[in-house]
Amino acid sequence: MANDRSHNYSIKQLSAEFDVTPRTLRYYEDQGLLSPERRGQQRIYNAADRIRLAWILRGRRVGFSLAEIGEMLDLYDLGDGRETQRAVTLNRCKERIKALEAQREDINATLTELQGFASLISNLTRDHETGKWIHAETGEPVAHFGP
Amino acid sequence: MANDRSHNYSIKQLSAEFDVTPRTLRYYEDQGLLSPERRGQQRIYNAADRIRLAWILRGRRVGFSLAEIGEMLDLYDLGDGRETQRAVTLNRCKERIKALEAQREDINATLTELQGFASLISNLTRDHETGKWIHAETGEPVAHFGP
DNA sequence: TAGATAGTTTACGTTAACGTCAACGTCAAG
DNA sequence: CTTGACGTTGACGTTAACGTAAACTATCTA
Repeated sequence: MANDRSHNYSIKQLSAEFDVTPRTLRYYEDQGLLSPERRGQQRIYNAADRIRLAWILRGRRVGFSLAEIGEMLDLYDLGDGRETQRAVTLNRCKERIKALEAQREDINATLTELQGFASLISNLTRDHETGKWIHAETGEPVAHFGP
Repeated sequence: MANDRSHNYSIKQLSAEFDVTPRTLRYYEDQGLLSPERRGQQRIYNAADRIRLAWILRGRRVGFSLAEIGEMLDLYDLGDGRETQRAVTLNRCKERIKALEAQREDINATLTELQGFASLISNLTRDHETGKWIHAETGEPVAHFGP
């Protein structure tokens, strides 16, 4: 076949692109999350490895452990694709979706509070006479803010 | 004052309610995230402590470190509330908001992929003749799915 | 008075996700 | 040939967030 190397990367290229260390890529390989080919000793990553890595890092950013990420990647490998295995995969998948949706709700709640707090303190000023905090527009006093 | 203890909790009560161990609560206190009163030796948590704990745990669920959570809680303690300090607080607050919004986007992206994958495999079946995976409705073959 | 129960401090153990360092291989350039 | 640049495999170190066990205290109950 003509394009034997449609797009390949060295470990340093890939680690630089995603701003992780080579050590991290080797570690992920150790954990079975990546399995680049070898040219002699050296690891040679292809486009699929690159996409997997992006997946891994995004999973990491949303708080999954490497083990969980590994599981999720495995979901995609139905392999021979037996029926029972497919059902298990689907359930696992739905669990993950539930967890992510719950987490998104947590994020929304936290955002709401932070945004409320931010707008509060940006509308805050000192009363000239009493020295206490008041709302800049309404002039209302702010007793005690906090969670 | 009459209601000296509007609502208080022992360490075991609080830990049971939030499904964490007493050890965890002591650890959070060690890190300065909680500071319940003492009756003699024993810790006695009030309603405010309870709310702080809920905050802490939610922060933990969305992936913040305890140090970051501590910072965020400190944001609420403007204390004497000097002007410069208030500006710093506001900036930190906005940074956190940015980070959370980015994380929410990561979650949305992951959800989209997982949901697409889930619907794919739930619409999947075997072709009677070829034995290959095909779409149950359209009958179209599925070459290779994965990230 | 003696457990039983609930709490305390102190201190060492554990796991995940790498960082860091040492010792070595390999290959093109000077 | 040797000097880098780039890579490799161990192997040990590190940090965060608790777990766990030991030894002790205080209070309530039988």
